[in-house]
Amino acid sequence: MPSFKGQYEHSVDSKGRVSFPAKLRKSLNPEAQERFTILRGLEPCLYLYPEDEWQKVEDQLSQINSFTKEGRTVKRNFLRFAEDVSLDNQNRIPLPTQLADWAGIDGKAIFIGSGERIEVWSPEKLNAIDSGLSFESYQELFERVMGDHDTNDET
Amino acid sequence: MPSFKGQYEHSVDSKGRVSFPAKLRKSLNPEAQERFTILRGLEPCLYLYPEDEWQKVEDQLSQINSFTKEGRTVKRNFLRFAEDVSLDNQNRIPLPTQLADWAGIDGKAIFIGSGERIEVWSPEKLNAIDSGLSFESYQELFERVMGDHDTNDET
DNA sequence: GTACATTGTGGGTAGAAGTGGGGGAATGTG
DNA sequence: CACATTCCCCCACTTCTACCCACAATGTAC
Repeated sequence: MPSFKGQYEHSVDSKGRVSFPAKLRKSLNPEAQERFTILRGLEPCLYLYPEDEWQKVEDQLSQINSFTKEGRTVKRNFLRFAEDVSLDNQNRIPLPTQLADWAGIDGKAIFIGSGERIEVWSPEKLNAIDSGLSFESYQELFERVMGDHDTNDET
Repeated sequence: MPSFKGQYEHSVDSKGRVSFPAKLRKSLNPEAQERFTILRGLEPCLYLYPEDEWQKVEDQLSQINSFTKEGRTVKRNFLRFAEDVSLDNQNRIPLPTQLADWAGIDGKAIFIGSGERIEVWSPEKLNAIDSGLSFESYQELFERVMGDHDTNDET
């Protein structure tokens, strides 16, 4: 299981391509070395899954019953804004136009390694979300979320 | 198992033909490379099944008991509005007039990859259904449906 | 520091993809 | 049988994409 970490800013060229950060590339599972699925994230950023990790998401999706309305809605809206992309010979990722527009990515893109996936942000959107969270409230949030997973039982 | 994803808008020409999106074509099972079944969807859109996936639908249909009224009604109305179509040499799909009319498709068509099938929407109908689902209720729905299948991690 | 490899960036170009239309074969109708 | 209609093949054109080469900046080895 790859574990992506770190933050890297790169230029998006006029053709919508971005260099894939070398350090993240070193964390890739060799079997999926060049294939990704990119899609809208739950925040205003894009998620980038290497193929092996994406497969796990698809396995879950494939169990949804398409003959129920709810199943169809979920499947449609999840897959709708997803595309497969590959690195080119210079290790660049093409950002699909629609997705880049939606995420406000233009000129610069920031890659954030986030465990099994990578997030891609526009600098502006990232700033906005950063400044919406003070360090103090982040500390509080961190303690609460991480606290859930140890034996601490204070509520 | 193909897995269609992504959303692509194309023009419908005066003869009722639409280019089949190249990225979806790459997800086709080669053995069914050019044959599809197209039919009325359960939402106001058309469903497009490559031949191999359609076979699975037929298998399900064949298990319906024709000696019940409900069974007959389902079968009749499901197959009634289904047609076989193939890509032409320029990778275009002919949209049968009656089906296109029913789905309100005219001028522009939006393809949405949705796992084992492809949905074809008119831009207007798609907008309408989009605005009927808030992001919050979608998140709730998503968590509920995806959560149902979360228990089986062992293989 | 110098030599060399890797990484990040930009751009040219051939081929693919998307779009539109002409014309002949097949089909249907009076 | 004449005629209209539809379907499918071919051709033409524009736009986009993938692949190629180039080069500057950075990092690494010695």
